[in-house]
Amino acid sequence: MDMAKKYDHKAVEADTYAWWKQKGFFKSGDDEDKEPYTIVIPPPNVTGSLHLGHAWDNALQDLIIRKKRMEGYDALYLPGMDHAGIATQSKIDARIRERGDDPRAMGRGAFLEEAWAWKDEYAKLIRQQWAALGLSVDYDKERFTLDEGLSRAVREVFIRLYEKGLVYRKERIIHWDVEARTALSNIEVDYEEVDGRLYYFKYELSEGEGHLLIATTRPETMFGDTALMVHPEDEARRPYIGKHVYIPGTERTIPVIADAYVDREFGTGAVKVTPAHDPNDFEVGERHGLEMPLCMEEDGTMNDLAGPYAGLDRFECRRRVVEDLEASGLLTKVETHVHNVGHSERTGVQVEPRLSKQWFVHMEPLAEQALEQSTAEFIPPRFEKTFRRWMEEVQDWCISRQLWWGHRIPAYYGPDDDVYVGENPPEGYVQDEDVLDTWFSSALWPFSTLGWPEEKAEYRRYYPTQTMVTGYDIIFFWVARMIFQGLEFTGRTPFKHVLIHGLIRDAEGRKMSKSLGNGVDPMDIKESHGIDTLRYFLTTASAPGQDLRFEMEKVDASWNFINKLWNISRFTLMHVAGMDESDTAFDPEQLTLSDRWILSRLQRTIREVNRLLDAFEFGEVARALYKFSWEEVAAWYVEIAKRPLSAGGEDASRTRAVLLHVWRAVLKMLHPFMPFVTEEIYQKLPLREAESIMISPWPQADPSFDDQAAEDDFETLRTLITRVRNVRNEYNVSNQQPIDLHIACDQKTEDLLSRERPLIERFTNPGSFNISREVSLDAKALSYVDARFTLHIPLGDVVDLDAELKRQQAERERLESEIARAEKMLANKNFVEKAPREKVDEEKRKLERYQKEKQQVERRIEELKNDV
RNA sequence: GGAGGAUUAGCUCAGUUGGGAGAGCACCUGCCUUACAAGCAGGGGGUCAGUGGUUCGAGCCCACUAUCCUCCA
Repeated sequence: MDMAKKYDHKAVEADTYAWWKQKGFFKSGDDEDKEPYTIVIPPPNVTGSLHLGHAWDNALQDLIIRKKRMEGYDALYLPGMDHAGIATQSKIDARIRERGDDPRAMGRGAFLEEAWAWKDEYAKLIRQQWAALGLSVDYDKERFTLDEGLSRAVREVFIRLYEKGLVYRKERIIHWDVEARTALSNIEVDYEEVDGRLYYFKYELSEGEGHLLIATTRPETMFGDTALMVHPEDEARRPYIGKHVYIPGTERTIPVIADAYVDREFGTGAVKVTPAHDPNDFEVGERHGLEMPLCMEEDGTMNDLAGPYAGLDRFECRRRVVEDLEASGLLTKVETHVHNVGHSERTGVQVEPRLSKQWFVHMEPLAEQALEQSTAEFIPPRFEKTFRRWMEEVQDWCISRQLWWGHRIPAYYGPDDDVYVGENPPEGYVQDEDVLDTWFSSALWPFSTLGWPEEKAEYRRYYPTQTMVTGYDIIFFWVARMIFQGLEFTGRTPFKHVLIHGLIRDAEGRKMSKSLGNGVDPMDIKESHGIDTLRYFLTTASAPGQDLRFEMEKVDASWNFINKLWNISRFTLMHVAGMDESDTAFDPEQLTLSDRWILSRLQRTIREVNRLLDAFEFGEVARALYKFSWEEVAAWYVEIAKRPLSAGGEDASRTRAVLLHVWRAVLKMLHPFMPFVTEEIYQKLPLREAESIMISPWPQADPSFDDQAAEDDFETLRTLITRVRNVRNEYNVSNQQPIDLHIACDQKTEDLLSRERPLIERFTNPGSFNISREVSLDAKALSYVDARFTLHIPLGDVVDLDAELKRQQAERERLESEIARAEKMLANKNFVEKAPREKVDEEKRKLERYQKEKQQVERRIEELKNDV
């Protein structure tokens, strides 16, 4: 068997993916009779390469879909990408600027040509990465958010919402990104605490003496002021109401108005009103019919209203204004002031509240419907609350973006302010220049990718999808929006389950980010440890919904496990190679205790794995498989099997059949976690039931192999052997040196031990091996009491009798406290009456066992005392 | 201010219907044993943040407290 001594991920991963793909194993729809199971990929942005977060997300999806495929579902893992409006456009802008051109000057058409070239480039890169990750995606169904079909879905949704009055266009204060020069929605703004300043300065009356003192964090906006306001119940300032003041440093005057909105506790009690640059001031402006002039350009520089400051950046203007106010004596005070300032999620710049005419989705009826009708089941369930709370408090969604890269809004403007929304604009109407928020199209992803609004066979078969896998950070952005759009346009919740995972963090627990430079490239891990190692680590190192800390030690541990699997496989293959049909049908009557034990344990493992996989408890699945593979198959069954395998004949034939049966099932269960290495090994197995492990049948528990007696008996052997090993280690008795074993037990256990004597001897190397009902021997022996036997090992002078006596006394104490505990429980009427019967019986059995063990220990203590 | 998460072995984390606390890594001892020394055998190590409550029984359910983190306003 040509298997390397160590797991070599590069060799293992070399050609397999191309072969799977070429064979068509990733394709859905091979059999109409199968039940469909759909997962749509959360489409990565075409802005760059995939990071560890993608790898995690995708590994989970691929794990689920591979298992479902093996279980016999018509599995569709639908791939695709997102155009990512702002993010992509700003990257393309940067590239254009780098070569010295002005992206805005080149015109929309030329820019879009550039953008599509960019998209093709990154799509290619992303597909390479999907392949590197081993994703079993159906490439025939790959979609892009700007594809014609998906674009049609976007237009359809916009038009229908408009016709229902759920999309409207209005002037409002929106969040303006001065760098990207576009509007943003509320949730694209991150609030950060900023150490700002609170500036106090005077607005002087235009007639007569006097002034009002105000406090603001943003003095540069004063050029957009159209009023000062005071509280109507503010006695001290009442005389000012109705008078006019100068905007400092200008000849312009504004009225002093009264409005209860003023917070009398904050600042000075007088407030400047800038309706075009503050949402609250905007409302005041509407109430009082104020003018709403903008004092800034779209790029955040001051406009003509700012007079001498025109053309300056807003922050530079602030600095100069403050300087000049101070020089003119109007500035009275500057305080430090910590406050929350919105920053663009994309460009990071401080967001400018700005009056602007934009398109909005009227959310209330859609949210209400989503809250009433959503059947999405979140895992873990607590995220349902996150979704509901956001939906309950949702505000109207600003969906227009001042970009070129995206879905152009199907609204057309004609003469006399006429607006046409639809597919066939009247002659001469001009289309809105803006595009829609990227999330507007992402929200349709689970059905637009399947052909909606046409409801053809594909849509009918694969929609609604089964499972959406994504991070908790985009429940608002994406999951919630898919749910309400899905319900509105398809009448269905777009997925049954929403599996939520956390964020990936670095070893110190910090979020991975470009600015910190602490990101890890999944391709680097592929290079150093292999993609299976990375996938196993990502899918098993955290519980659902919890964050995942990236630690190299854990990656190493994953590699070690795969290396272990590799070597168990290597051993297995050394012996099963060349098996044929005649070897496979092992006769249940001929099975040894060890065979029956490992087969019974396998059934339990299969059941547990299936139960946990259905519950999306992948970490627990891995623990079950890890334990079974390493601690049971490798540590015991393989060691035991070496004898019969080398003996040849019937023994070898039976053993290798059991080994192949067990190990093949384990490989299959591990396949979704580590597809490459399991395929590599599967291909070397004799008697494969399928061309590839990825389409082989998923293991099912076979009750005829359940064997509690075998498990109990084997446990007795294992305890006995471990005891002897323990003595050898504690007393430095090498394996080569024989050691005498005297065992006291009942007839039934004697039968077991006699039958399994060859096995016991092999692992314990006894000098003498005696079994009897009672053992009495000289005191220079060590004794171990177990449920089914008492083991005595005479070691002569090596034994420290005092220490042994102490050890036995401690053991007696332990048993006494156990007995007391069990007796107390059984004496408790409530327990006996209320607890499930099996629990009561279990306690009775335990009590009996402890009492028996205590007797033996006491007997031993007497012997020791007599001798000391 | 509202919501949620975390607090379990030295470190990182599991622990799913409440029924005698687990893993990986690290640590100690002994081994190159013919699948694997990134391995094998054996071992040490925890008042499950604190306080109260519910229960026959609480790491798990409830209340409060403390510390840290995230989201929303």
